[in-house]
Amino acid sequence: MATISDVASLAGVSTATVSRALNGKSTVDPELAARVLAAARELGYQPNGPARNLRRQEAAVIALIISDVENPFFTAIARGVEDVAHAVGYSVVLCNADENADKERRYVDVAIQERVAGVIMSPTPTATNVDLLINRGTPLVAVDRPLPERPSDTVLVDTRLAAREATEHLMTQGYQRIGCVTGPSGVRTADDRLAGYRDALRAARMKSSPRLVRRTEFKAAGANRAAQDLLAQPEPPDALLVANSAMAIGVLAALNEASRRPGRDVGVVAFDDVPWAELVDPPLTVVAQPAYEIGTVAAQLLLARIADNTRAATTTTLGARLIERESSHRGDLP
Amino acid sequence: MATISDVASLAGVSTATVSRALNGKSTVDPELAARVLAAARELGYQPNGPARNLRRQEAAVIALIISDVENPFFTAIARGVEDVAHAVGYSVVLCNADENADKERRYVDVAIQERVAGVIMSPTPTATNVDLLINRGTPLVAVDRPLPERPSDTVLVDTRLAAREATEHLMTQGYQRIGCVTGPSGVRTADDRLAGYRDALRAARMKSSPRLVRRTEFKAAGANRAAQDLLAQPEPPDALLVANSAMAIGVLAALNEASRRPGRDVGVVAFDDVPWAELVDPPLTVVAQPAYEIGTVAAQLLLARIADNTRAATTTTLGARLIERESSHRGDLP
DNA sequence: CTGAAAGCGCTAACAC
DNA sequence: GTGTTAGCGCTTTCAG
Repeated sequence: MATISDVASLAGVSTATVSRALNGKSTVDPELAARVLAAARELGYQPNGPARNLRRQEAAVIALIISDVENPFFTAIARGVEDVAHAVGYSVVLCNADENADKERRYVDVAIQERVAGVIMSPTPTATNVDLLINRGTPLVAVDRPLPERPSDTVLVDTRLAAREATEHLMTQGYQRIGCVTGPSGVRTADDRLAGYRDALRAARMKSSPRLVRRTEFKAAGANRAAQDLLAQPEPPDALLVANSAMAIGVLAALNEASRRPGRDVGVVAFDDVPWAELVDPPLTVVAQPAYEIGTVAAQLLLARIADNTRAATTTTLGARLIERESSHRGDLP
Repeated sequence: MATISDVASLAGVSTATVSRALNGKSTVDPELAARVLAAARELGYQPNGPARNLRRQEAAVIALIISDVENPFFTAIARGVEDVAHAVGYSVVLCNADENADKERRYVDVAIQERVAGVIMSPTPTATNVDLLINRGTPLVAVDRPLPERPSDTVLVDTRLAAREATEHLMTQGYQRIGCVTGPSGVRTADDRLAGYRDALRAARMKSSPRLVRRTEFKAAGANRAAQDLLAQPEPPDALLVANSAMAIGVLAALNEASRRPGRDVGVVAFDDVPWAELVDPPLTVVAQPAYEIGTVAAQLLLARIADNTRAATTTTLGARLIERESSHRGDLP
């Protein structure tokens, strides 16, 4: 593997000049620069990242720590981050914390150790370890959920309002006993969606019963059990607000098994628009979150903070959009 | 940020001892080791990754370059790789090449520059740049598709056989004019699925017509147009083999729009089992690929090669499994 | 505008 | 079993 000194001797200049020429930093005689470039090409020179990062005390890398690689919501965020970061020469490494505090901690450690330029993360409720990041002064932006107890740049969706609107939509459609299947207590989005649901019931002076609410991890299996449980009650819900797309799969499966048709028998609205929402029967009403935009905004915020870490922390809240399809329409009554 | 010498002075030992104690390398007096650990904890010491990697000439990081983060097939591979790699202390960075040769090249450069311990990738048809990797001797394993023209450890699925079996299944169900919607020419999986489809037709002495085959990128939009096009023909297909799950979405949407019911009107089998396959109406027959296992096997192969780069290149071929659901059953004829 | 040289933090000979 | 020290490859003063 060729080093900068190999290039220097081939080009007949010093290593300092090679470095300057390759980085386009201070001005270098065009003729020398051309010689350097030619020599570098000839040797197939590839800069040594660790050496550069050691010297610079920082890598041109952004770590993106997300809660679940298999959730399209987070992969869409990833694309947004990548597009913005690549445009200005940063690489993005995607780390899958898997809603698991240990893995999260591990990746935060890696980010610190590799001296990445900044971190974007959707924190677990405990967000262990981020203090290390903060103390070190590593630029950090939280997405989807705020960092517990610590100020930071944050990009959120007004998910409480969106949940309220979705619930009100179900009321408008004539559903009377609306239930809610949401994520674990402590996860802000799960809590907010439940709060929005309750806001709507309260505003309509409908009774809010704990028997209509289930909390489980943000996965299909948990939501499936929750929905079965809900439907097996003496007074089952006639509509359900579901907190993400993986859960929607579990809920719709439970409805199928119980021979309850979405819309006609049980109204369903789920968070996150997914490509298959229009294909299920009946098509699924969803709350579409601007995931890609969350990513682009977060990346811009991070880049701004990398440039100037004294900025005050900001919180950006984006709106969500209800997309009505058949699963929340009762259809013609007999 | 505390360094190893800070820890050394606090513990009253040399930096070498700190390094040894922290890495558990050669034996260190237990009492000294304890002092070192205590000092490190007290100072909140975090090793400097770039310095370590520079010295070691290698980072304990595996780069995983996949073709599409939004494709569940690839994210499942990622989980397999992660689980194996983490168990032995490697971190995995996920890079999304997006079926794009430029991005792929960029990530390969990053992998080389950062001196990662190894690379796992699903190469684009050109796989530009991997020669750099190979010349440098960086351990490399290809997944899903072989590296064009270069030997390497490879983990594949016998997708040609799977395509043949899926097609034969459609024949058994009584479909007569079976079509195929597959990916771009040059992408091995796309070519193989088409070849398997043709194998089946040939074995059954059925005519294979180019009018029944469409090639497009592995996305919903392209497949949607392809399916519309296919259905608009004078003699449209009465069954379709579809090469991945994103394409299946496009195809099913086209069928809906044309009011053709999967199964009854047009038999459908798609590659990749996805969580929503059972929810669409009728449930989708799929070819389930062992994606997670591809990841675990690839990671094991890579680790073996990191340990011993003189091993001969191997190719592991895993089987796929047809999961029959209603979309490939004609149902009761009138 | 260019070169010499220091040094980023760590590990691994090598010497004791 | 422990310490001393060279040096990984690069960028960046500092002189000239």
